Amino acid sequence: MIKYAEIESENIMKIMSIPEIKKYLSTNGIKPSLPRIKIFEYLNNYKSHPTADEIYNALIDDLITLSKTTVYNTMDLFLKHNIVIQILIEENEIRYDSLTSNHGHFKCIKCNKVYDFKYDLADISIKELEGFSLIEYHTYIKGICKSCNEK
Amino acid sequence: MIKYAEIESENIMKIMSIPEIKKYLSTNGIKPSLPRIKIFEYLNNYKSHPTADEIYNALIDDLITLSKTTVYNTMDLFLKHNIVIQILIEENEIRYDSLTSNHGHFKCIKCNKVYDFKYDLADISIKELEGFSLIEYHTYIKGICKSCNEK
DNA sequence: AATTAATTTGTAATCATTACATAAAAGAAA
DNA sequence: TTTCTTTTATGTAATGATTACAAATTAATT
Ligand SMILES: [Mn+2]
Ligand SMILES: [Mn+2]
Ligand SMILES: [Zn+2]
Ligand SMILES: [Zn+2]
Repeated sequence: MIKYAEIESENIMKIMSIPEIKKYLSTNGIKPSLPRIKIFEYLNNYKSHPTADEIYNALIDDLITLSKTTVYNTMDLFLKHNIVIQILIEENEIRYDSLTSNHGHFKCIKCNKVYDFKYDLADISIKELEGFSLIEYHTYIKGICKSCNEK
Repeated sequence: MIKYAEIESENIMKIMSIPEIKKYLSTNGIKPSLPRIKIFEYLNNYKSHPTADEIYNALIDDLITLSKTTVYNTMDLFLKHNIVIQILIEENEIRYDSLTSNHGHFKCIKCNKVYDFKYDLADISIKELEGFSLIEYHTYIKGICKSCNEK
């Protein structure tokens, strides 16, 4: 029987207001500049697991001086401070996620949407890996989502 | 309790001789040219989950006219005929595996070796994915392997 | 051998990411 | 405020893995 990791109610799953984001960045040692706030807001509140390019295109109309380098720099900074994780599902595309607790991803090959699901490999003991130290866990599935199936 | 997928004894886990590889390629609709045989041999018999570049460098001394394009073309052909799968663990590096049945991967951050372990997500029912059609399953872990831990 | 098809190769193009130098903004000292 | 210093953001160029494409080689067929 698998014990699903509970996603704590106070974590960054939930949508955050600008003041909450400012506080969250500060708490994690990141000075909350405008681009950083907007990038984190997009990442956390839309939960679309975007690529750097998608983040850039989503924000450029609002932050008209934003550069793609800033998006990459910011994501590297967020990664260093462990407030985002990278998601690799397709070759040549790095996606980002502000939900850092262990969970699985499902990518629909029809609509390309990436869904979260509760799942934590850490709860499973794999006998072949005895003596190994496990640091990072990743699980992803490709298929067709419910919504696309119903069409 | 997790039911591990059994890796069948007759499958491509085991090291194959050149005649066996020829037969295996033919059976799967691939004409067994010399580069194709050597590439498959390297992939299957070393089981190191190599990148295209690693395959090229491993074989160039033997197949002195080999081009990197041929490695890529061959991997695409193998993928199309489902005798290899792609493994994504690090950004910007596609690894290949001739073991196509579901299993997990462990990458050691010290020695960079990629280990296989028996694990099949298909055996696990995830309630959040009811109504979804699941096609491909991937599981990987990063950490420190037993051998590096013992040093 | 001549013709045709399949395979392999080398070179150039692509494109996401990174490197790097400069510019702008923010913060501290005076 | 002004000056000095540090941090943040930007633009351009470089990188490097993968792909596109056309030519060359090899294999198969007539
Ligand atoms: Mn997620
Ligand atoms: Mn494997
Ligand atoms: Zn869908
Ligand atoms: Zn190791």
